[in-house]
This record gives sequence, C-alpha cells and structure tokens, in this order.
Amino acid sequence: MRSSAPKLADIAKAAGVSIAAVSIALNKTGSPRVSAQLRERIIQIAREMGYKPNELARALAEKRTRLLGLVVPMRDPIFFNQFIAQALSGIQSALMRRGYNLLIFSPTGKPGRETRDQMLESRFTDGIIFINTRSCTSQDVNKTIDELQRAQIKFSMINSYYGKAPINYVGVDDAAIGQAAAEYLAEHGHRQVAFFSGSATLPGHQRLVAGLRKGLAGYGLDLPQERIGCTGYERAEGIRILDTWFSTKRKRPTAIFTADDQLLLDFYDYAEMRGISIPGDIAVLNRGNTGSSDHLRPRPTTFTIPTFRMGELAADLLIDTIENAGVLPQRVFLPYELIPGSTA
Amino acid sequence: MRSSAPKLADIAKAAGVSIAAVSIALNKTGSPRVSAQLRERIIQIAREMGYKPNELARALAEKRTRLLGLVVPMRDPIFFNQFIAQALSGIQSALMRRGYNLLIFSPTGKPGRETRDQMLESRFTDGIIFINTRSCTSQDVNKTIDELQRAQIKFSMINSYYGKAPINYVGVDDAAIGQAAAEYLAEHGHRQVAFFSGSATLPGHQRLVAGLRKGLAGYGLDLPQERIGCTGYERAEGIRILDTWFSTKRKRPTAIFTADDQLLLDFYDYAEMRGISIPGDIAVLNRGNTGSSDHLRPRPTTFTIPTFRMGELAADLLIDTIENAGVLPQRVFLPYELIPGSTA
DNA sequence: ATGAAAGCGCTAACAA
DNA sequence: TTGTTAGCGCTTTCAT
Repeated sequence: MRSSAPKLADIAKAAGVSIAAVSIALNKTGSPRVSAQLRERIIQIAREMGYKPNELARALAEKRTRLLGLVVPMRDPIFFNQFIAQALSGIQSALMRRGYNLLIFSPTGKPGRETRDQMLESRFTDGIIFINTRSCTSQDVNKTIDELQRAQIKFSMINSYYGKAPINYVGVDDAAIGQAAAEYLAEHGHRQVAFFSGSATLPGHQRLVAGLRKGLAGYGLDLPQERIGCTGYERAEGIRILDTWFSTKRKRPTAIFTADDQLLLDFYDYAEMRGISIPGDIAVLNRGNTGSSDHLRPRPTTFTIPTFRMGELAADLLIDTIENAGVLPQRVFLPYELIPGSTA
Repeated sequence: MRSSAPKLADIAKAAGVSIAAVSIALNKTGSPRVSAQLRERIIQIAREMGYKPNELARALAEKRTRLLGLVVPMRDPIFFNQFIAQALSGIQSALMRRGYNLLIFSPTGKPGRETRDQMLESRFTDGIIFINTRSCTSQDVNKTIDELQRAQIKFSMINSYYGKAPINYVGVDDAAIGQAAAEYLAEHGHRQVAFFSGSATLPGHQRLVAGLRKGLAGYGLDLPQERIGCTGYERAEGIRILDTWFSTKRKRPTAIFTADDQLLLDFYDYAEMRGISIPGDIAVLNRGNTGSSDHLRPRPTTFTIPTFRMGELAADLLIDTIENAGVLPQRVFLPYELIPGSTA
C-alpha cells in the first residue's frame, strides 16, 4: 500500500469541484450528473495526477469487494493436487471473465477449525468457493454447509456432496461413472473386477461401489468386499492390498478400476515393481481428471471428470447468486466422458 | 458479505461502553487500557452477539490488509504449470506462517498491460509477488520492475531476473547449472552435447548456454549453434529440430540437455514416437523443478530447482520489507541439486 | 448540473 | 481507566 497516492479530494481541489463530482465523473460514465466537458477535464486531471482509486475504501462504501475466497480443506500441498489445479484454472477463467479476483485462504490449523476462520476473514470476500478433497467426510461437508448458511455467507461447493440442501454445488455423478465402468469392463469380457480406492468413508467411494455393483449385476457379476481395496492413500497399504490380490492365480482380478489419478499412479508403480504387465496381465480402467495422466504409458483408459468446467461453473453460479438477489442456488452434476486408452 | 452483522457500535451499546473500549478489549490483549473484568464482559458479549470484525474497515483504518497479491504474466493455465504450482505452495507456506493471505490477480488482457492493472488493484494488497514465466523477456521484466518502483509498490520477484536493481528477488544461477550439466556430461564421456531449449530470448536460456559452453570448454568441447534447438514451446517445431539432430548418424548428439520439464516431456514423447531409446540411444540430462517428473520412466537425471523454497523465500523477503521499514530488498540465488536418475 | 455532508466500520489520537 | 472524536477514501443521498 503506497503512502501518498492522490485521492479524490486532491483531484477535486485541483479541479475546483466537489469530491462527489470527481467520483461521478470517473465512475458513472455517461451520467448526466456532470457535464461532458467537466468530466473530460476531471478525467484529464486525474490522469495527470496519476490517480488510482483505493479499492479498499470503495469496497467499504459499496459493501462489496469483487473478491471470492477459496477454501481447500487440506494442508500445504493444495497446489500440487491436479484436481485442485484444474478446478482453480476453471475458477480463474470465470473470475477473469466476470471481473473478480480470487483470495486464497491459508488454512490456519486443525481441520474443521477452518470454516470459522474463513468466516472471520470473509468480510473481505463477497462469497466463498469450497473445494472438497479426498480428506473430507460427508460429516465435514455437512458441518461446513451448516456453518456457512448460518453465517449467511454465499458460497459454492465443488465435489463430494450428495445431500439435498439447496446450495450451489458442482460435481459428478459417481454412481453413474461406477455403473458405466462396470458395464465397460463386463462387455470387454472381464468377470473378476476389483476396485482400488482411497477410503471407504469418502462420499464418492460409496457411490462408485453402488454404481459398480449395479453395472456388474446387469451381467450377473458381483463385486465382493474382498475385491474392494482402500489404501487410505498410504503407499504401503496399497502394496499390501495389491499383493493379496495378485498372490494367487485364483483370486487375481482380470481388471482393476482405480478411483482417482493418485490410485492409478500407485497401481502403475506397483505393476512396475512386481513386473505385472498392463494390460497384458491386468486391464486398468481409471476415473480421473481431464488430462492429468497424459504422460503415463501405456495410456490409461479413463472416465474423465471435467474438473476445469467444474471450477468454472461453481464460480459462475456463485457470482450469479451474489450479483442477483433473485437467483437461487443450484446443484449441478456434470457429465463424465470416456477417454480411450490402451489399458482396458 | 453479510448484511446485518453486529459491529463494534452494537457491542458497545449492549455493554454500555464506548466503541473504543470494545475495540481495545477485543484486539489489544493485555493492554491496561481496559480493566480485566470489563474486557471479560466485552469479550463475552461479543461472543454472544456473534461478532466478527469487518476486516475491510480495519484495513482501511490501519492502511494494511495482510494480503499479498500474486501476478503471473501468463494466460489461463497458470495452475497447470508445475513450476508455478510449487512456487505457490512455498508462498502459501510462508503466508500461513506469517498470517497473510494471497490474492490472485486475474490477468486482464494483453500482456504488458497487466502491470498497470494490478497496480490499480493493489490498494487491496500490502505487496505483490511476481512470478516470471517462460513467456517473459528481460525487457518485460525490467519494465515491470520500473513501473512497480515508480508506483512505490513493495514487491518480490521470482525467476528470470539477472539485473542488478536492488529488489527482492529469488532465483537460481542458471549459468552454474549449465556449467555443472556440461561437466557432468563431459565426465560421463559425452562429446556431442545438444541443448534443447524453449526460446533464445529467455533470460535463463542465455545463462544456460553460457554455462554449458564454459563447462564444455573445460573439456575441450563446444556447443555449436546447430546443437542448440529452441522450440518456442511448439510441438511441431520441437519435432523438426529433433528430426534434424537425429536424421544422420554423424550429427546425432550422444547427450541432450533439456532446459525445463516441458522440454523434457516433449523429448520423451519424441523418443517414444521415433523409437529412440533413453538412455540407450541418447543420454538425457534435465533441468527441472523439484519432484515434477517423478512419474516419468526412465527416471530422468535432473538438476532440480528448489521451486517451493523459492516461493517461500520470496514471500518472506517481501513480508520482511513490508513489516519492517528498515529492511532492504535483497536478491537471492538458491542452490540447485543433482537428482540421480537413469538417463545420464 | 453541482456541492455539502452523512455514512461504511474500524483505529488511534486526544480528552477527561 | 474510560469516552469522544477525527480520520481512512470512497459512494450516495439530499440540498441547492
């Protein structure tokens, strides 16, 4: 923040007019409030003095900042996460288009605590975008929604909410993806399908399992509990699970469905380590974010989630409800897409 | 922004004290200004009324926001860029530690134009962090510095500045990296080294070339112009250059040094496409960001740039100059590190 | 068409 | 120890 920047009063004095005249001349283009020539003169003087409005003062007076806050319930590495990176790009794209900027809230401590903290800061923002990650349980999510609503903070949520509350939400239909994945694999002749997932407590996990089972059932197949593996995103646990599956010819699945890009990568690492050939020894079907496994070989066959679009839409929905009091929040489920690869 | 949140005046009235008393009781913990028991009572009432300070008003009065702006001279995809993602993580880490938040400026239009635009917005921020990307020429960088200084905006810059202006800057010594790379390759018996780069106009490119030549010269080797290839980050141009190099046995380099992760990826793609074996047919040495090519096979031998640390340090330097008027800006060059792989 | 003045919610200097 | 008041820089209403 600079020290001695010219302010409206300075220009007003220099031009010999009132502060209000300057404000109007500078901002309300085409208002009959000041004459065209006076406006010209004021603009000219403002330019000469190098005037830049103090957005802070303006925001205080107008009660809006054109700032949107971003909260990611996660520690340090939020920018490393491809899912978040892509959503952020989408958000950014919408904000750019609509003249907003993004304020990133630094997580301040223990999980759960965050919500209250951004609320505290939230006077800086006109609304908040929430990106749920794999570390969010439905309970966390519901609690967050509750607190935000109670505080009357406008917000928009991305990912992992399957409740019915009337909020701005953008996600994908994981049950549909699970079903489509199961049908794809069944049609390609697989009878022993395994599901490699992160955590059974994730909202998405349960949907995926339900979808997979429904899809498999259509082909007279099933997904027994022992072919569902949750690694907790721990490398060692992943290896343990996979070793169980691959230890005996009999139990060995012929196809594996990975719940996200991280698990896909983990499986590729495992396959390399154990000398398992993809897709020679096992078919791999992935649920992942657009474009994030471009450099994997062999190219994974993937149901992609339109992450960029999710971010963009979430931002647009939020801005709509901010700018237009009449607009109601809405929940949107975006379609997925099958990106062919050579692994399934 | 909520509509009818309780403000200091409300609490003051409820407590039957002055606004100032409330402000002090709430903020100046341990000030003898208000008695311990009055403070208790005020805090209690504030809690009951659900008081949250309006940071905007506070910032206007205090003339500081504890917000740092981030500018990346680049269009849409800033979050996809691993270099930026890692620097951002570092920045975020520092901000978290020091109680700041990050404001991401949406680029608003034609390049070059950006500088002025964030200045305009900058009243929201106490300072700005600039991350230079591969789309920045030294001219751009110098112009940016000039404008920021003229506007008396505190800032900190990451990457690609080799001038002597007294600014907060964090980067790496590309000449040293180039030299180390050359020496590494020469020591491993390579006599025909090629440099696969993005653009000859990049500040880093010239440093790298200088370093490479110096290093090679120590072994009686050289880096002729025809073994320096600049793709302009265009896939087709990259292929054209590589085809030239690989078309004849005689001209074919035995080792290639890639200027960044993108070029490394491009080369891997090319090698796959043409059936060239790494490192069988050609050795590959890379200059890249920490951890960003973890999943490439074979694992590239890489001189890593401490991107996370760069972001963190840049933020810390900036905050130091913001909070302490006496602190002078400083330029810091961080050390690189050789991460062994199996490609060189 | 233009100016004066009252906020916006907070901090800090000044009185008491 | 506590209250009063003058800003911070802008927008907007109300007079003129």
